[in-house]
Amino acid sequence: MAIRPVEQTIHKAAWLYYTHGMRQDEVAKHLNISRASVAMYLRKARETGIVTISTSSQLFTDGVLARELEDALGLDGVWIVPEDRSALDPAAEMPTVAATAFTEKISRGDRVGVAWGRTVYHIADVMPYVDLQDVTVVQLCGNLGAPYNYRPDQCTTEIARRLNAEGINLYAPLVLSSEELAAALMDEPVIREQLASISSCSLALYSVGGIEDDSHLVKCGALSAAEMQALGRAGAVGVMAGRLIDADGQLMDCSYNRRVISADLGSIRAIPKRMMVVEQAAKFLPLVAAIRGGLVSHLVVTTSMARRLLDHWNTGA
Amino acid sequence: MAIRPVEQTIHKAAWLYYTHGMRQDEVAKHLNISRASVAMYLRKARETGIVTISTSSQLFTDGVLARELEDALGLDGVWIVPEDRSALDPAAEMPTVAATAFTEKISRGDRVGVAWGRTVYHIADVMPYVDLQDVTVVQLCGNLGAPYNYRPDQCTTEIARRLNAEGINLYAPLVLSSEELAAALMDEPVIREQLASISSCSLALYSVGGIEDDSHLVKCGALSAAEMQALGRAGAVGVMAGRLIDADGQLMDCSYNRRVISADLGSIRAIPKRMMVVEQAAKFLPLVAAIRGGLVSHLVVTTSMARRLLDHWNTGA
DNA sequence: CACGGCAGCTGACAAAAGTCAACGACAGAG
DNA sequence: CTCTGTCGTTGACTTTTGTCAGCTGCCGTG
Repeated sequence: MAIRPVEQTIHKAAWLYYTHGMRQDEVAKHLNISRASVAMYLRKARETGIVTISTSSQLFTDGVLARELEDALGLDGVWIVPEDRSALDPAAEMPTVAATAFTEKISRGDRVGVAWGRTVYHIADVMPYVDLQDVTVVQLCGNLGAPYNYRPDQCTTEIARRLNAEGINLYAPLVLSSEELAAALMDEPVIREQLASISSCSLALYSVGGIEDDSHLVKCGALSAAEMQALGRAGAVGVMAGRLIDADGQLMDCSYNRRVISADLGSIRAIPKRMMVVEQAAKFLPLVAAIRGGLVSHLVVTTSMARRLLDHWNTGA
Repeated sequence: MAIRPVEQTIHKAAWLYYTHGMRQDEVAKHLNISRASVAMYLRKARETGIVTISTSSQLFTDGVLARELEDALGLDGVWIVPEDRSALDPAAEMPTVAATAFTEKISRGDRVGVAWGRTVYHIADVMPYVDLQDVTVVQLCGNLGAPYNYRPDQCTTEIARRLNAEGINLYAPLVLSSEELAAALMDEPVIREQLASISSCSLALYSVGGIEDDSHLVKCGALSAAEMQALGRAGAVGVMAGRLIDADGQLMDCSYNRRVISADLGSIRAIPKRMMVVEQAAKFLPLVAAIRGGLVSHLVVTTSMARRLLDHWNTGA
């Protein structure tokens, strides 16, 4: 591997400093370089995952509310991000919590699926640099056009980079203009194989989309506002990995869904750990649908969302 | 869980400092405590595994020699600790490398087996504090009497403590004075179950013992020097988890071995990752035997030992 | 062979973190 | 009610770390 002498020195510096607990000047003396270089190498070591510093996300799974939500909704893990305290901006906090929680759940050799959206991109952005070995990051849904700087392939690529993993992108548009073309493309071996491989993921990360006029699908032109409204009247309540789902979290039977290139919901349900991250309060109904539909096993939400979900389950269902 | 307000504060401080990258004085302001307290909390967080700082052990698996040894002996992982460079005391280095490598191999939910010896105790002593969840550490062999401060149960307990894991000790002597008593004890449900559970470990850590007059078994009186010499003439070359093995790494057929309470070699071979750590050059022959006998999948040795092994395999076998 | 550009290293200074003696709150004993 | 010991906290000081402008030496180019 790294016959690079510099890499070697970075490793040595990191080893002496972090594992042996030497001071930087001692490390410098050992390696016959200046202390300033040691400081620089150590920064590089942290940035490249040679050294990993991780904080337990227990803080957010600790409360009574989290436990109640797990029990009530039958989830395997719940992280609750407080909004009340003057502490920190919750908008900035949630992606960090999600990134930490997600990273904790990954083991070496895992294949992880990543969907797309503002939320997922924010998570990618604060994902810690770690050096997991043999991890593969696969893209769960096709790509969207230009207007966004958080396209599906970028989420995948960035997360793969941070985890020192292989990133596998899905080179296809998310939505095509005809069902025939979509079907034909889905039949292409490259695409077919990649989509088939999704059910062998051990972990997936996604958010859920709404069907309002400002939803991604409308904003990027995949559907017009009018079409979306019509679909809403027909029962659509949210978007999962680019596909419309109804109130029970089942795939809508509509032309749009047949024009989408993306993981099918069955494959997603087959993934053992399905981590859903929801930032906005407005996504309540889509979230409820996704949970009903078995698309969520691990959940990251705000305190208020957690309360709403709990109320809903205790009264409604 | 931790309703302890102090623990909570430690978590928060660690989160803000390590995950958000705040300075200590900023953290202090946020939590309304002094910066000195923050510094103290952070130390505690590191010591208890709330934050984990780990350095990749790649440095030691990188060389050509390590790769050659893997190929030649059919091992799954080799770490080589250099002695030559004026760098560091290799005696102090090897346990650190082993501890790091071992920790990297553990995943949550794993059951790990730990044997005993000076080497294993040194490893326990520098094992990093990490907060793996649902890990169980089981003792692979019975206990020895007083003269040692690195008894099997202490190795197990210490490693369990560092990993925040459950430690399961084997409450039985390593060697009994009659075969009958040993057989009866092995038949006790508690003992039998624990020994049976060993083959479900996913990971084991041990060293190999020699049969010289200064070996543990002789020094603690389990065997007299004369008996050991006789067994050596009969073909014994080393000690694995308290049992004598021959040059092929097979269990010796002798009374002593029938008086030992310990994991049997079959169970050990069934463990997917068997990490062997050898510090002393004198353990060459026992090590060769253990490798031959399929008792090693991951190996931590010095450069010179690695060379000797490679020579031996290229010429001899 | 001289020259510009570039990458990487260093020295010196500024910022941040570690340490510790002393202080204060609190509990239990007299 | 006061005294005393303990524990956790703090401000002030020291040590360690981060940073950055400038230096050095190397390589490709004219």
